Amino acid sequence: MTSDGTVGKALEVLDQVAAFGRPVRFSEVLARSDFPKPTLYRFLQTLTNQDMLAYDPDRQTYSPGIRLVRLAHAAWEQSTLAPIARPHIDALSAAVGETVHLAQLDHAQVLYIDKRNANNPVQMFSQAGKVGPAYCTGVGKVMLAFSDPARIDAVIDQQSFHRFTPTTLTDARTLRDELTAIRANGYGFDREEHEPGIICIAMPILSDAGRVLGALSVTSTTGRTNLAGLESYVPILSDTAAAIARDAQNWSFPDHDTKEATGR
Amino acid sequence: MTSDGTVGKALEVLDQVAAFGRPVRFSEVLARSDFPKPTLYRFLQTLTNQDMLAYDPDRQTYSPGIRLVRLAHAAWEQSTLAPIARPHIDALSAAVGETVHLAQLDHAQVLYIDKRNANNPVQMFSQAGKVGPAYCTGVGKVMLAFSDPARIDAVIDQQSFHRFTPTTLTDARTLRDELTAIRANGYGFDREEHEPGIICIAMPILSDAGRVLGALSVTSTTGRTNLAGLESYVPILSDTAAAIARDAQNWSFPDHDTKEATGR
DNA sequence: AACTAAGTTTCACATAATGAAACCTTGTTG
DNA sequence: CAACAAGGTTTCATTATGTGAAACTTAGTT
Repeated sequence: MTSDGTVGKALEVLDQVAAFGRPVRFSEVLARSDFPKPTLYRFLQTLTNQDMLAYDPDRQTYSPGIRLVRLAHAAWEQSTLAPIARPHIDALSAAVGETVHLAQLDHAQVLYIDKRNANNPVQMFSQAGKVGPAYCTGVGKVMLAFSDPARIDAVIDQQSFHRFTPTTLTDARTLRDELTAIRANGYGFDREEHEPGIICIAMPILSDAGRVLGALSVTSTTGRTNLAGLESYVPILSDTAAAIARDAQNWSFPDHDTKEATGR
Repeated sequence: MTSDGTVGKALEVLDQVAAFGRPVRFSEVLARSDFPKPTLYRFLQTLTNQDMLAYDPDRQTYSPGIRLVRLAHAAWEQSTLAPIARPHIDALSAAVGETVHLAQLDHAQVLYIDKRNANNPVQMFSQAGKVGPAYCTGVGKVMLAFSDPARIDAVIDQQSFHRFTPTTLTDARTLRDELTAIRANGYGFDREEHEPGIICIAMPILSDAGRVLGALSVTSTTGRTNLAGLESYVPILSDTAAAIARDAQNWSFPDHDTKEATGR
């Protein structure tokens, strides 16, 4: 499980480079890696050849490569809720005039899939692709709350419970209590748990079978509204989530009746 | 070069799956693949284990996986012009009130890196991560025009010259003439060459050394303006391109102040 | 029940990955 | 400017891994 052969190891290296969040030198990766020098060196070479990494010869640094951007576009269109949810999110965003997020759970983290700013629409990877902690975001807690117990345990196990603000939930117990409350309620809040002044209301997107497909949230600031204000969005949020879930289940790719006029 | 060992082969499979543009069954991939059945099978398993592919057990289909979205975010922030160009593009978009694109050349294709929609948005094919043809887009031709001769030859060699509209350039000769004209001019147009009714003006982003870093474009419709109208944007486009190039060359990552996990 | 196509597993064999050691190359120091 | 590091690259015998023909197991016909 730790390793899917050579390919798994290479991808581990790729992740390690990406994890730095900035271009890195060979020796820096080496210091954090379990691989011996020549092995790591060969992986970096291979990944660079393959455009999975980009190498800057001047600075002698590696960073995640452009091929990933191409591949991710395909992933985003085929393996996420984003394309299905798009019209619904547009409508929601227009209706509430606040920032809207669409997220999915990826292992123990929240992965933001799409976003609408009230003002400037559609900025894809600028937000989408970003990951955040599950335990202190509205979407994270809501998705967790409706996951099956085994999953909840696994995810909670991996949380670091870093205190971002005074209201951050900082241990498993309080988080579990919060999850129970969310389950009872049907939706959840972020009470400035991640960033001071930032609050949100989050709604799970559930399949008919009750499986968590993702989550929606409407974010605002304490200067503009409060939790009670956000709560007034519950009906539209719940309708939107239901609509997305319905579409997701009826959706199958344009099998043969392809229009695809928009070329490549 | 064809193959970087096992890792290269696995990534080839990943590309093949992504190329379908929709979830695919094992046998479909097999039909297009040179790999023998069990080999391909194992690659798909490995990639799925690694979340580079997602497997839908109901439909028995593979599609590009969610891990790619995470990785691409890192790539987008570190290996593209997008983060540097962002404020400049915001300003440009606000100033001209039309759709603005930022693109880079990826092999023989145009890769859209970022985009700003106009206030009155035109529905179009482009998005960050999406690829387009180099020979019939403003950004593509402009980037090509300022590339070195060897590169131009290589890229032209790989173009398919599909006729999208009546004005599409459909052979290497006319394209080369157009590139010469663009080089003389300093910028280029898309004269409804890709989509009817869609025109644009494109400006290369060049380093001091004259290397092509990317390209910018302002897109509109024949209903709203014409080429002469777009040409009035030349000064602001050229200033913006210069500003981006300058920032790109002075850019170095926040070296030591690591404040990880501030994710949104 | 008999057939078929798609998907999965096995296993002897060949290839490709491995990493200790040696080797460059560039920048630093006495 | 010789001697030294430190970071980066190459070599090569050893071993682990990947390979794919064939056999097998479903699931879906007719």
